[in-house]
Amino acid sequence: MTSSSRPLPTKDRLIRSAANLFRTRGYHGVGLNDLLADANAPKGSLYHHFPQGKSDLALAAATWASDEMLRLIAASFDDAATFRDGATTLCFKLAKLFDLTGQWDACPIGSTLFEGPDNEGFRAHAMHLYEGWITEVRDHAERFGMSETQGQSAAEHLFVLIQGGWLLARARRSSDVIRELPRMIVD
Amino acid sequence: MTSSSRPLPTKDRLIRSAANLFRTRGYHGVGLNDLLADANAPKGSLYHHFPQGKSDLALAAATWASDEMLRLIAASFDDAATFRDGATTLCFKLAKLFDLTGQWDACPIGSTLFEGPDNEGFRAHAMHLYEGWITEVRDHAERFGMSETQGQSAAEHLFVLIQGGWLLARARRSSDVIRELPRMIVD
DNA sequence: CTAGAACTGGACCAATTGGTCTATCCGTGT
DNA sequence: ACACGGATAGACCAATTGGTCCAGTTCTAG
Repeated sequence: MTSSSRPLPTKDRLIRSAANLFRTRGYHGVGLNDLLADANAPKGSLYHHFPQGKSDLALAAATWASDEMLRLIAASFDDAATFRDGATTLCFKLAKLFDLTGQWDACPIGSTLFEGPDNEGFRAHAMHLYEGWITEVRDHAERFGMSETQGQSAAEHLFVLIQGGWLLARARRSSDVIRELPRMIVD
Repeated sequence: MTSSSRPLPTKDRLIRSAANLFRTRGYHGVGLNDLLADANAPKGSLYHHFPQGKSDLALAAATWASDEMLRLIAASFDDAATFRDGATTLCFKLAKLFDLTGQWDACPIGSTLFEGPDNEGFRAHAMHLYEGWITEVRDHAERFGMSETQGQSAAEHLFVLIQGGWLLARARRSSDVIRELPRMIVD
């Protein structure tokens, strides 16, 4: 269901399905059976490509989802005139994404990595990915003339707003909050 | 382990254990066996007090946790001089709580209710509880002279900051972000 | 003292969980 | 033609899942 085009190699289909399913139902909420059915792959393939099984796949899925987010950030800030413009564009893009995904999904990283059995390893990876987002935004901020500390704090602020806003949007099943986020940014 | 004092009635012990365990490991991450062991209660009691079983208990646990948050909000704003003061106190109280709980827990409502089998019912309940927090904060905001719309937006802003900040704090295992939250509030 | 409710205890259950293992397949290099 | 590694297919497994059921126990009211 979730997989888009046929010719995708099995490994990628697994990652995509995992990312999608974990995002909506959480790590423990998805059984291997659902997962494999969605990816249209047999169990053997899973353990061939991901020797550690589910946890291994979860890491890969989270990383993949994170990369998508990095691209979204880049696309928003690349041709923005100011930091605020970039942030606003990002929020609107996210709001659109929210509406597309059926308004139910969580942050792909949080829902995938903040549960698993190996809590500490998962948490560390989650932090790594999150810091990646923040660094990406901070780099753009510096490009707009902010100091490193200014940029860092602006980036963290945007991160906090987006995560919190997304949660509220999810509870309300409405992307409106996300679109209101830019108003909350101080200059 | 989690349960504090012995003389608590079984039903309450179940609720507390559920709230604590769901908060750290998510709804699907907690098995009935862990839960009952932690609450030191047999299965019969669970299904006596909560005929719908796990899902029923989850709703009760989330509500209980939400009430605690409402008390925390009240305690922060009740004897504050300004809205900003109240918000700052709340953030600091939460930061302290974060450090106490082992720095690993999630928002009790989110982790409990954004997974379950009956997605829609859980989501609706989560929204209800969240709106309760926001309303509580808004009431205090109005007490400080804000208009209803001003208050509502200030309350939502605070909600977003706290949720997002908590998540980042969790990833980093450090409550620092939460303490920095008040700086992000515009007047 | 007793009847009946509220509650506890835990044996039991079908279904599902994540995971292992081996047989087979397929593509490529020789 | 052959061999060989990567990949796929799915039967199989012990452990656990949420849930049912009922025999007991404890509490309370008359």
